[in-house]
Amino acid sequence: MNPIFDHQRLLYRISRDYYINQMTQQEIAKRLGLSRIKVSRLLEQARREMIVSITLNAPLGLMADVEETLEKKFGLQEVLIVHCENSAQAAGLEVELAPAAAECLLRRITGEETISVAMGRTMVAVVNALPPRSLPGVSIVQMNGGLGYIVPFEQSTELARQMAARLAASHHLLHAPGIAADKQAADLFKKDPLISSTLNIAAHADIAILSIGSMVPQEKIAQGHSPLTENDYNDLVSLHAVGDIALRYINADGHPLHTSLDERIIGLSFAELMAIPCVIAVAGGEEKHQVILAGLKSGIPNVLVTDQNTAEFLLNAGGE
Amino acid sequence: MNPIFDHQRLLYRISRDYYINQMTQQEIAKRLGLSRIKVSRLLEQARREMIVSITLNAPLGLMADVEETLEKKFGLQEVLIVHCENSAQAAGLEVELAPAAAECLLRRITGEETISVAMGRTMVAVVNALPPRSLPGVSIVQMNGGLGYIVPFEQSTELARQMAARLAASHHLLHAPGIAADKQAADLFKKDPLISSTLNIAAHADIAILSIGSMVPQEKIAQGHSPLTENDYNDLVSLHAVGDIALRYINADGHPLHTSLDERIIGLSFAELMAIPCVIAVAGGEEKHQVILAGLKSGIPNVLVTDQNTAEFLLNAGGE
DNA sequence: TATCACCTCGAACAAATGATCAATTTATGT
DNA sequence: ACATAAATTGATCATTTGTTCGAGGTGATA
Repeated sequence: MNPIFDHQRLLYRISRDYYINQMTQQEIAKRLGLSRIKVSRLLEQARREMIVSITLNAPLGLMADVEETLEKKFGLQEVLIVHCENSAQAAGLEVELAPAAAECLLRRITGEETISVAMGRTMVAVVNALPPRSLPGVSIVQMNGGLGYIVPFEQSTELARQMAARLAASHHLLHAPGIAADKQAADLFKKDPLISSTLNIAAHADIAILSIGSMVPQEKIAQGHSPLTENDYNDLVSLHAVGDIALRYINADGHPLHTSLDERIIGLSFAELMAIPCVIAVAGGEEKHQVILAGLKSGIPNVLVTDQNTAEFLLNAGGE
Repeated sequence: MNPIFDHQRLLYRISRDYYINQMTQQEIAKRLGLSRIKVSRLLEQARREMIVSITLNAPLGLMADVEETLEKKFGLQEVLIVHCENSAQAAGLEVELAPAAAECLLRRITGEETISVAMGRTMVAVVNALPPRSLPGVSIVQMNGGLGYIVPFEQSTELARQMAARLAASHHLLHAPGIAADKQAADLFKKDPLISSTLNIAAHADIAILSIGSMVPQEKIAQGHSPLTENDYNDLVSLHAVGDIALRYINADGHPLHTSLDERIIGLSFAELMAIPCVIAVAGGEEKHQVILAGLKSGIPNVLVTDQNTAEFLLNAGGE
C-alpha cells in the first residue's frame, strides 16, 4: 500500500465527512487525530485535485452562461435574459421583460431607498408587473418630465404615481414637460423650486429604472407623432445618434450628444444618470440592438434586462 | 415569466457566484441587492433543491462506503480497509495491513502522547512499516509482558524498543512475562514498582495499538507451542472463547472471560483497555473473522484496520 | 374586517473557516 | 556531514458563515 494512496484515501475520507456528512472541520480533526487547520488544508487540496466536484444544475431555459459573459463584457452587476416568445418585435416584448425587471427591482429594495423612474411603454409594463407591497420608507421619483404629444404629459406623472401606489411608497412628481419648447422655457422650469428639488432627489436616488430607446423613423417626426422637431432629428442624425437613455441621446460609442435638444430636456443629465449606483435598464427587440449596445457602452446601466436575441447580439458585438 | 422561474434563476445565480466564482455571501448580497443572511438562506435552499450537487470522486480501489457502514455499525472512529492480495490466509497478511496501520497511527500522533503497544507478528509488521520520525515528546509503553515460549520473552520488549527508536521517542518497557506461572507469581510481578508504574502509564495512554488473536488449534497447545496450558485451553473452550485482545480472552459477544489464566496475565485489564480513548486494532484473515467481530462487540477498539474479506464478513455479520 | 396562525425578515450573536506569520522540519546539493 | 532552500506545521487573528430571536407582515378563516 503506497503512501500516496493513503493520502488519497484520507482526502476522500475528509471530503466525505465534510461535504456529505456535514461534519465540521473540528469534528473531523478530532476523529482522525489531525489539527483543525490541517483538515482545512486537506479539504482545499481535495477540491484542487477534483476529489470534490461541485456541479450546478441549471433550471431549463436559463442562459446563465450568456448572462455571466455579458456581465463581464460590459462590467454589469447583473444581466437577466428573458426567453421571450416573439422577441423579434418590440411590440409586446416589454410585457415579457417586465416581470423579470419587476422581480429584480423588488429584490433590490430593502425598504429605505429612493428610486428614480423613467417613462414609456416599458416602464408602464414594469409597474403593472409589480406586486403590491407595503414600503412606506421608499420614495419613487420621476426623473423626466412627461412627453404628451398626443395624450397630456401627465401620463408620465401618472406612471410614477401608480408605481408609488403599488409599493405604498411616497412619491416626488415632476409637473413639467420632458422637452421644453426652447432653452429659456427649460431653464424656467428648472428654476421652479419644486421641479428643481425633485430633480435633485432623482439625481441622488439609490436605484433608477429606465429603458433604452431607438431612433424613431423620420416619418413619425414629420407627422408630429414625436416630441422631437425635424431640426432635432436632423441634428441627431448628423451626429450619428443611435437612440436615447432617459431622453439623453447617444452615439454608437455610448457618448452623449450635445444638441439644442439636449438643453431643452427637463430631466436627469447624462452625468447624473451615470452617478446613480444602480441603474436598471429594461430593453429588448431587434430594432434596439444597436442602441442597447451603445447604452451599455455609455456605462450608465448597471443591470440589464433583455431578451435572448438581443443577448446573443450583444455577445457577438464588437468588444466593450 | 412566472415567479418560481425567477426564484430558480436567483438560486442558480447565487449558487454559481458562491460555489464556482468563489464570491463571499456578502459580495453576492451587495451585487444582487439582498441581505447577506438571505443569500445564506437561498444557498441552503439551492442545496436542498439539488441545484447545487456535490459529488466525490473516490480513488480507485477504495471501499469508502463499506468503511463508513462499519464505522456506524460498530461505533468506530475509523475503519481502514486494505485491498490485500491474498487475504484468505493470515500468513503475510499483517505485512499488507501494517502500512495503513502505520499511517493511521502516525497521523494521530501530534508529538506529546503516550502510546501503548501490544506484541505479536502484526505489531512487528507495523513497527517495520513506520517511517523514521523525530518525536521526542512521545512515549512508547509496552502493555503486555513478553510471550517467549520458544524465543525469550524479551522479543516483545525489543519490539517496543524498536518502535521507540523509529520515532525517536522515549519508552517504558515491561520486563516481565506476559503470562506468569500462577496467580502468586503474577501478583509478585505486579507489585514490582517498575512494572506497576509501567502498567499504570500504559493504562493511561492516549493511543493503544494492538491486534486481535484467534484461538490456536489444540495440537499447538499439546505440543507446547503456546503459552497456554491445556487446562487454560479447556477452560476457555468451555466458556466458548473465540480469541483474545491483548491476551484478554472474550466470547462471541465480546464479553471478557474470567478464568485462572486471566489472573496470571501481566498486562492491561479489559477495563483498562476499554478506557483508552483511541485503541487501534489491526487484524484480518479468514480464521480471525469471528474474533474480530467479537472484538468489535467488546467495545475496546476505536479504529479497525483490516482486509476487504474481513470487512465484507463484518458487513454481513449479525448486528452490533 | 378582525383575528390568528404562519412565514419571512434582519439584527445580534456564536461558531466555523480561512489567512498570515514565525518556527521548525524535511529535502537537496555540496 | 553540513549548510541552505523549500515545505510543513500550528498559533493567532480576521473574516465568513450559521443560528437564534423578536418584530413585523401575509394570508386564511370566520
